[in-house]
Amino acid sequence: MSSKLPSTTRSLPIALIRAREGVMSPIRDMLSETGITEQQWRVLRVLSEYGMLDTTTLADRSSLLFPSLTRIAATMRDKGLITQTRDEVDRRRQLIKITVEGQKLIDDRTGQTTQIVADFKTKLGSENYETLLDLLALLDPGSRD
Amino acid sequence: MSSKLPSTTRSLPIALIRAREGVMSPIRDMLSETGITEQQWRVLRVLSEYGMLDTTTLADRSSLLFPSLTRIAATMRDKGLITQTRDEVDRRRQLIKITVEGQKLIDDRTGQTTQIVADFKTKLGSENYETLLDLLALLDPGSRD
DNA sequence: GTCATTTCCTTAACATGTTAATTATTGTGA
DNA sequence: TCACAATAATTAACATGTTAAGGAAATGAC
Repeated sequence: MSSKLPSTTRSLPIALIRAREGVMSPIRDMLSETGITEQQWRVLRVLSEYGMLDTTTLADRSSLLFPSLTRIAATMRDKGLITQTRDEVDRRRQLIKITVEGQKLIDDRTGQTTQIVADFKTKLGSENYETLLDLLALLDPGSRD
Repeated sequence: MSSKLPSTTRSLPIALIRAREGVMSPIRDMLSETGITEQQWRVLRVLSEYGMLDTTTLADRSSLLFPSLTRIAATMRDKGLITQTRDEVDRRRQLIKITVEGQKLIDDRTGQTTQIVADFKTKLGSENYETLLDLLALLDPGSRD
C-alpha cells in the first residue's frame, strides 16, 4: 500500500476551496453593490427562510462559528438589517429577526441570484448539479449518515 | 418561471462550506499537533510537489490570495519551514523553497494523511469520490472549460 | 436553598480572506 | 532617455475563521 500523498490537483480540500471560489465569484460581484458580505448575506437568507431564530440555531444554519456570528450580528444590527432581543423565558438566549430593510435587500436581489444559480445548473447540467449536492451532503458533518 | 430562492439546505455555496468543514475536521486535528495551520500545510504540500516556485505560481497552486501568502510566507520563514530568495534576473520576483525541516514535517505526517484520504474514499465509495472531484473541477474558475 | 455543572453567549488573540492603495522594478513608445 | 504603463509584491484596513478563555443565566444533585 502506497503512502504517497495525492497530487494537490486531486486533493479534495483544495478542490472544495477552488469550487467554492468559482461559485462565490459572481455572487460576490452581486453583493459588492449592496455593501454587505457573503456571510451577512447568508445570515439574511437563513433568517428570511426560517423567521426569528435563536443565535445557536442561526449559527448552525448559516454555517458560521459562534464568535463570528457575534461580530456579524453586531454589524448587521448597526446597519439595521436585523434586530436582537432577549428571550424572556431563558435570559441567556438571544432571538434574532430580520428587519424590513433586511428583507428588502434580499427581495431586490432575488432575480439576480436566481439567474446565477440557473447559470451554474446550465453549466453542470441539471443532473450533475443534483448529484453534486448529494455528494457534498455526504461530507457534511451535520447530516446524518 | 419562479424567482424564489432555493432553500439554504440546497444552496451550492453553503453545501460547499459544510463539505469543506467535514473534510477539514480530521485534517485540522492532525495539524493541531504540528503547530501549523491548514494554509501553511497547503503551501508545504505544493512546495514539496513542485519544488522551488515564484510567489505568483505558489499562490495560484495553493489557492491563496497574494496578501495572505505574503503573511503566511513570513510566518513560515520565521519557523524555518521555507526560504525566500530574490530572482537575480527579475528583482521584483521572489523564489520560495521548502527547507529540510519543512519536508520532514510533511514526511512525518504522510501516513496519517493518507489514511484520512482513504477514509473519505471509503465513506463515499471510490467511484463517487472521483465523480465528486470531477464535478468540483467543473466549478474551478482556474480550469479550462 | 446551595454549589458544581452545564448551557448560551461574548471577548480575546492570532491567522487568514478580501479589496484597495502603495512601492519597487521592468517594459515601452515617442 | 524619459515619461508612462505594466508587473510583482507588500502594506493597510476591515471582516471572518479558529481556538481558548471568560461571564451570565439556568440546571441538577445534594
